[in-house]
Amino acid sequence: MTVRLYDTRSQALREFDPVVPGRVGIYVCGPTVQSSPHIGHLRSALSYDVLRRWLAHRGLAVTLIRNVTDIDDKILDAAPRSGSEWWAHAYRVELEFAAAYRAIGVQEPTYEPRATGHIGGMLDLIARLVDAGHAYPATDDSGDVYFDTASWPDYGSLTRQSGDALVSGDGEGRARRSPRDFALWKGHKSGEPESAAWPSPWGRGRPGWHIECSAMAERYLGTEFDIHGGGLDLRFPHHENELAQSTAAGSPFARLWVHNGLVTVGGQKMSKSLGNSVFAADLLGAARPVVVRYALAAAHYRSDLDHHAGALVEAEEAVSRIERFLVRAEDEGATPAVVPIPHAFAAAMDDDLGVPQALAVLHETIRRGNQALDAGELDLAGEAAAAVRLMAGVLGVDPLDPAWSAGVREDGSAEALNALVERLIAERQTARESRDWAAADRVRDELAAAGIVLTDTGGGTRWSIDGR
RNA sequence: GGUGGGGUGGCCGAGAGGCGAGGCAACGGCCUGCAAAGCCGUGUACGCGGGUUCGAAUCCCGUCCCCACCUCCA
Repeated sequence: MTVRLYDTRSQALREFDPVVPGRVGIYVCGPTVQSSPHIGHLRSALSYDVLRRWLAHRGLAVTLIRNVTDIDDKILDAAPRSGSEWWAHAYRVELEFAAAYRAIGVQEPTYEPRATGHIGGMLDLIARLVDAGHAYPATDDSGDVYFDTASWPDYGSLTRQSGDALVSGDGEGRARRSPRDFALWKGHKSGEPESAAWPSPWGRGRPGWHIECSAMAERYLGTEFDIHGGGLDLRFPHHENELAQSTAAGSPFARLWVHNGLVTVGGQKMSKSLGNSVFAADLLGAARPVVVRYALAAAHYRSDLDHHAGALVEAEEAVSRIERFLVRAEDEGATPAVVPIPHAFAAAMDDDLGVPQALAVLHETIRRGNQALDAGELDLAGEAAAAVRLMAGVLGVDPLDPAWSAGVREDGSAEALNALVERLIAERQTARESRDWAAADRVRDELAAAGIVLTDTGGGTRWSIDGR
């Protein structure tokens, strides 16, 4: 049983074949911490979270490296506007990302290296490239160092774009041999903070955009590793350049390139100029975290995902259905069981993470479980419930996972509310027994007005807060 | 223009030659005091025009439209 993944470079489904048997090294491009996390960042992180969970489920020892790029033009630009030093700005944004990731159940990466902590590794890599004749210092006194694309025939192999179209915006107007060449190192410019410059053989300066990922991937995963991931928008120039500089420096680099699809909002590209960005905080303010996760993880990771009014409502309904079944199974005494994950689910996940089909299996299992409960077949129901928890757990969308309530302060209000509602339920029951339907319905209506829904079941009346 | 990816029922979203994934919504039924939940059932869906085939959403030809990247972006 092997996992197949779509590899961007070969444009084909490839069987996952680890460099080291039983282990998998994954490098994912994390954020450039310049501004608050948005829906696209969450979707991306979620894609690789599901990937690593599945590979781990398959028994592989996963090393997941997700970097933080904390030195960059954009950060230097943004920091003054927030009245902060660039490093303070970057760190504050990094904390926002961490909080958002944690909220939706993205597991911590094995390590989360920062670019600023790896300047030495970058300089080593640049030196290797210069020595090998694949990089050169600028001919002017800028202190820049460029990658020499003309010296590397494979340049462009990841995205197969014609040579003429490959123009890097980096180092515009400064001394480079070709507009395709990109900056590995940027000489310090007057006006830039002194704290944003590091010494180098080519003068004081800071790293170019792509070099940090090459350096950090090699440091933590070695010169050849299994999977490199990132957003579709990073294919060019970022990943193309990463691939070129690493391979030109003599590293085989990533075996598989995986790219997640982008998120549109109401069918439109999300952009600052359109002002239609949906931030993590917006989503988490609109729905409970497990619902946000479901909404962003339910589509296949490679497809475009359109976020629209109602998306969270639909996700809430789907999550509630899972939750209602699990709660019902427990309430009605379904026999606890230990079951393997359903074959159809595993087959779907093995096939390039077919989450949509996997969710179909999950929902079918719920239906069979409900059928079993209807028929009083508690063994079957218990097996279904166990399978559902297993599947939902792998996808990280088990509504009953204690992780979703971790951090929620327990102040006794839940018990207090429960006592009050149970009293009203008892009152209603008395009315029902004396066939006073008007009085019984009044209780139900009053609770409904407060957002509390009553459900009569074989085993008594349950209550829940609307939508939970 | 170059490079990729798409157009599927009211909505979301899979599939990729042959019993109409799954979710949401809708309608009918069972259950219920009534509901809710649950279960059962109901949809002549595959951009358009041709073609191949016993059979096409799936293959071929043509055609229209959309999106992303090519400049910073998950």
